[in-house]
This record gives sequence, C-alpha cells and structure tokens, in this order.
Amino acid sequence: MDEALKIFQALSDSTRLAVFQCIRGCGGETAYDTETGCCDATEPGAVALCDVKCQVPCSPSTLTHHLNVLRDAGIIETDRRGRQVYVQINGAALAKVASFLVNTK
Amino acid sequence: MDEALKIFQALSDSTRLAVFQCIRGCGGETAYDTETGCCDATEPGAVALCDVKCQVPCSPSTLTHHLNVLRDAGIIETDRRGRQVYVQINGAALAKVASFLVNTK
DNA sequence: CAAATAATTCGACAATCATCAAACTATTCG
DNA sequence: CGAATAGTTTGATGATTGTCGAATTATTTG
Repeated sequence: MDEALKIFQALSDSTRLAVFQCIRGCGGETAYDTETGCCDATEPGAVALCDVKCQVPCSPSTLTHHLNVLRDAGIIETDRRGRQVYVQINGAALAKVASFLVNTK
Repeated sequence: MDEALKIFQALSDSTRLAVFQCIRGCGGETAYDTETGCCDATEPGAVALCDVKCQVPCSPSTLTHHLNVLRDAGIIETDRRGRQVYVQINGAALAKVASFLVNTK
C-alpha cells in the first residue's frame, strides 16, 4: 500500500517524529507550561505551531517543511485562525497504518 | 521512542517495503509459483533470500543491504540453513509499533 | 578438488533530503 | 499606517542513503 509508505517516510526522521509526538502529547488538556508560556492549546487536540517550535528546536522554515511532509502524508491537519496555524493529529490515518502493520499476510 | 523511529526508517523505502511485504505474503503456505520456481518456502513463515530476490527486482548486494536494515530495526529475523538464508517477520516488534501509532497521548 | 549456487563485503556514484538564512506574506494591534 | 508576531517561500549546502558492479566468503555437489 502506497499510503503506508508515505506515512512511514513521514515518520522516519527524528525531528519530524518529535514534532508528531509534540502535537499528540501537547494537544491534550493539561500540557500547559507556565515557565515558557508554551503550548497554550486553546482546545483539546489542537496546538499552534509557535508552541510546537518551543519544544522542538529547529528554525521556522524547517518546522514548516516538516509539517508539510506530515500533512501530505495525511498524518496531521492544519487550519489557520488569525495569526496562528493550529495543528492536530488525524487518528484515522494512523489507525489504518497500524492495522497494516499488524495484519498477517 | 527510538525503537519506533528505527522501524519507520526501515519501512520508509519502497524497495524495502516490497521486501517486507514479500516476506510476509510469501512466508505463508500457498505461495509457491510453479512458473518461476520461486518462493519454495520450506516451512510456514520463512522464505529464502533467493526467493525474495525473484519477486523484488534488485541486485543481490542491494537485497543484503535492505535485509540488514530490516534486521537491525528488529523487523525480521534470519538464520542460515546450508547455502540459503531464511527470513521471517518478527511480529512482536510490529505489534509494538502499531500500538505506538494508535496510542493517544 | 573444482564447479555451481547463495549471500556478503567493499567502494563508488547519484539522488534524495534535512537544515538554515534571508526575504517575503499574513494578521493583529497600537 | 507602522510595528510586531506567526508562518511560508526560496535557494543553497552538507549529509545521508539507495543502488550497483566486482571481488569475496560460504556451502553443497559432482
């Protein structure tokens, strides 16, 4: 399945996997960091890019690049709200690949 | 998890994914091809490299390279029997990554 | 032992790709 | 409007990596 290949490629870079994990973990309800002021997710399951950047050390352009790869693979979805772009995980795509992995034969 | 990263890297190449699928599909009971004589798996769940090579078009050295990557990632296991090396899938490793993918938060 | 089959090792080469800086667009706010 | 914040676009560059051919090792068999 070609869809699975794209997802594997998207998750095959350490920085990109960190971004992925950040979006997943930070999108929850309790992930606010009072020290840095980062990760002030306004709703469950969505994070602003600027908050991701706080936790994954890379330049803005690199982050944009990685997000494009993740989005093209169908792993995440983005929508802009005012100045910020919010990101969230597409669970369905992940579930499909997970079943592909486990599926015998 | 660093283990997951390695597995994603291993499956992020189209040729390697083809090898993976070949081992999985061909390792079954009924995959013998009377035309080419390929894929004469002697036991369920194991395939000889020469049979994989029949189905995935690449040079022997390339195949060896890909198998090393897959083995280092823990996806497959190999053992030599006489002239041939047999390969089989390590289901446990795949199951672990599958649950990593689905796992929310 | 010699020949044949199966697989590995080694180098080299081409292509892909992650990264960044700089310049730019988009949006809010004073 | 002008300043500030948030992201994107566009090269360029350095590193990684997939591929192969040639030489080599391992094993069986005549």
